[in-house]
Amino acid sequence: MELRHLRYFVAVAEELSFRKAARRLSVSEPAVSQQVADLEGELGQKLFNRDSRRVELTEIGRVFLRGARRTLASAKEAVAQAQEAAAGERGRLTIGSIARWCTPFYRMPWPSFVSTFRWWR
Amino acid sequence: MELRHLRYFVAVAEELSFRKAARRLSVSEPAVSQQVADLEGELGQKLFNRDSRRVELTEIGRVFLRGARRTLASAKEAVAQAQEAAAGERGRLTIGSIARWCTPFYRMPWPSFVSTFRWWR
DNA sequence: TAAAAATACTCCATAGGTATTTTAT
DNA sequence: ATAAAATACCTATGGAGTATTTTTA
Repeated sequence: MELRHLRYFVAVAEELSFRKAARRLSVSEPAVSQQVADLEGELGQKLFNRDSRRVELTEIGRVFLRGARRTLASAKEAVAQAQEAAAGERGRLTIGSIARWCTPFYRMPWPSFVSTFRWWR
Repeated sequence: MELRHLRYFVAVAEELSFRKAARRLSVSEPAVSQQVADLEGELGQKLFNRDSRRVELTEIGRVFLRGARRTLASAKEAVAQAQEAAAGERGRLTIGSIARWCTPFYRMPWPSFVSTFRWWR
C-alpha cells in the first residue's frame, strides 16, 4: 500500500464518482479504477458498492476513509514540520553571521562570541 | 512522496547504516540510497549527514523521523481498523443467519424477526 | 587500504493511457 | 440508448539489481 492508493481512494470517496475523481487527480479513469481495485484486493475488502449509476462507500469504506485521511494529513504535517525545522536552521545560521559581523566592533575574541539561537514555529 | 520513502528512511534512521537498512528491507543498498536521496530532493533538505564511516540524522532528519513514524503507524492502524470493521460485518451476518434459522421454531413471521447486531473492537 | 555510500547502467515491474466492453437504468 | 465503471492491451516511467567508483578514516 502506498500513499497513492489513499489519495485515489479519498478522491473517489469525496466525489462518489471514479470519473470525477480521475479528473480531480489529473489521471485517467481506468488508472483510478485500477488503483482502488488493487487497494481493495490488498485489504481483502470492498470499499465501494458501485454500479454504472451510483458509487457509495461500504461500511468498511467509511471506516477506512477516516484512517486514510488521517494518514495523508500526517504525511503532509511531517513535511511541514521538516520545512519549519529547516526554517529554524536557516534562522540560526543568520543570527550566527550577524554575531560574527559584530565581533570586531566590540573587539571581542572571535569565534568565542558567536552564540547560536534556534526557534520552533 | 510515497510510504516506501518513509519506510526506507525510518529503516536507515534506526540502523544508522544504508547497508544494514537495505538488508532489513530485503533490497539492495543502492535502492535505499536512491529512495532516500529522492526524498531529500523532494523535501529540499538533507536528512542525514553521511560519510563512508558514519551516518547520522540531521536536526531536520530527527524532526521528520517523528512524522514518518507517525504516518506509517497511521497507515497500519487504518488497515487494522478496516479489518476490524470487516470482522464486525462478518459477525453481523452470522447473527443474522442464526436468527433466520430460529424463525420457524418460534413460528414468527420471517423476516421481521431478523435483528442485526454490530460490534466494534 | 578498507569500509561504506554514491553513481552508472541496465532491466523489468507496474502505473498510466487509449480503446473497447460491460452493466444498469 | 446512455452514461459510467471495468477490462484489455500497450507504452513508458522509474524502482531495483549488478558493477563500479568515490570517499574518508
